[in-house]
Amino acid sequence: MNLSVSEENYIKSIYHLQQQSEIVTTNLLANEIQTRPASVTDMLKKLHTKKLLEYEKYKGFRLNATGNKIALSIVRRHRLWEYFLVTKLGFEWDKVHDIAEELEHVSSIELIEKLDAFLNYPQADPHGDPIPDVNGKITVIKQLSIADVQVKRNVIVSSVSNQSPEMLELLKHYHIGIGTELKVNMRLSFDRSVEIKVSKYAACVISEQVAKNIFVHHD
Amino acid sequence: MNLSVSEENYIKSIYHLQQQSEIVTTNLLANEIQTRPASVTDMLKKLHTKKLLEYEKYKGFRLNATGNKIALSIVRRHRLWEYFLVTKLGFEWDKVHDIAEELEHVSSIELIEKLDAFLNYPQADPHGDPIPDVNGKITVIKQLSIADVQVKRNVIVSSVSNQSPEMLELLKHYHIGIGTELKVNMRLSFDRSVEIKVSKYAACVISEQVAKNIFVHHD
DNA sequence: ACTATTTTTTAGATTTGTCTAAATATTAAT
DNA sequence: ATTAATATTTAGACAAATCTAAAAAATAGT
Repeated sequence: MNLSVSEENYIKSIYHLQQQSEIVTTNLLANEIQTRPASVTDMLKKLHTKKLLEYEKYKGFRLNATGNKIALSIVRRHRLWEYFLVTKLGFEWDKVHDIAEELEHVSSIELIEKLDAFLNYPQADPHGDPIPDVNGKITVIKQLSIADVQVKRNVIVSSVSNQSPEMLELLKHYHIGIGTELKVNMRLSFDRSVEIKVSKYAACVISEQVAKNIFVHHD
Repeated sequence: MNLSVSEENYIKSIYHLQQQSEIVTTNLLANEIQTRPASVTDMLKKLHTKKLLEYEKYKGFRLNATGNKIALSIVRRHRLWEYFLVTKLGFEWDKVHDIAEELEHVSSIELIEKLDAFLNYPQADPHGDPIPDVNGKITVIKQLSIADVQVKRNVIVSSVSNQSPEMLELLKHYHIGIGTELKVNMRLSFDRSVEIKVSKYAACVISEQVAKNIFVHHD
């Protein structure tokens, strides 16, 4: 199936909206994609003709099996590129979305498989979202957050699930990024805040709320 | 300047044709880009309006300074991506052109600068073509071919300037690829053919014609 | 120098993806 | 159960990039 960039963007957006509500509406999608409802209707007809979604006029729509598989392959490409941009090129993980948005439409299947191998088959992107495998299967790995990690164990930051500027500022301040090695010195039982030690820097304390957003893995 | 993929492709093709003949003609470009002369004329008007080329009806055309700079930035992107695909993802260097053709249109400047740094500022792509720097400057590095290299010195293959299937077959047969380490055992003065030793394989002899197409650098 | 051939351009149509404005269907409110 | 409000679709227009067929300009052959 040969899809245009536009078609791929619609499919991806429908997929994302479906994660929240089983059925998607024209206005919701128009808002998501920053376009007019009339344009959405046009594209829906096209995707319906291509048999990528179930669609009845005025009654909403949803991806069928084929559409879903395509959506997953786009999500896969997007997340692999995000992972590449952060871990290999050194981008901040709040800056990679737009670039990955372009890269995800490069169509070579071989490219993505080789990229996946080069990155050593990562399971989640820098935001902690799982990366579907070649067959579109998503392994929902139970992510280990700093809030759960054993004290005195060395861990490596693998992703951060909160993209707010405030969170980013905090992480910058404590020198925490993807790939950063750190140790939990102690956990205070009163509020479950944790004291962590980031490489050579002085130990610092982060709240449970923050700890829950930082995912790590053992080295 | 915000250019469409199509506009970028025209500019790149005009640039390439200009390397061979100072002035480019409509039919030449139509052939290069696999389109109709009428389409070329349409695009020429557009690029002329955008002040990227000198163009007089029926008299041919050529990129002006602005157009040239843009062309060089596209060439830069293309060659950096080719280098990435071969050296990092392990593609054969005869397979990367089409993929780089897509990647080169991803527009982030920061992406290319970070990619360049990640690749350690390569000077030539896997075909031996020089990579323009950020300012569009091309450093024509005098490439060292196997035909020129001193005997008994270890060298590493950096690029191959002949992309024919025959050449590729030959190189595969002798286990030569980008990054391969080899040594010139001897050079026969009769026909300047050279005996080379590729890592653990038995020594083999290649003609001067072949040797001239394989560029190397000292380790 | 004149005609024939080739090259280039114009005119007008087509496709893709978008838009506005109007029409139609659905849902909510009394 | 009507009417009002909202959501969705249709109809028709538009821009970008392409095309075909025909016209115009340049070049080549004798």
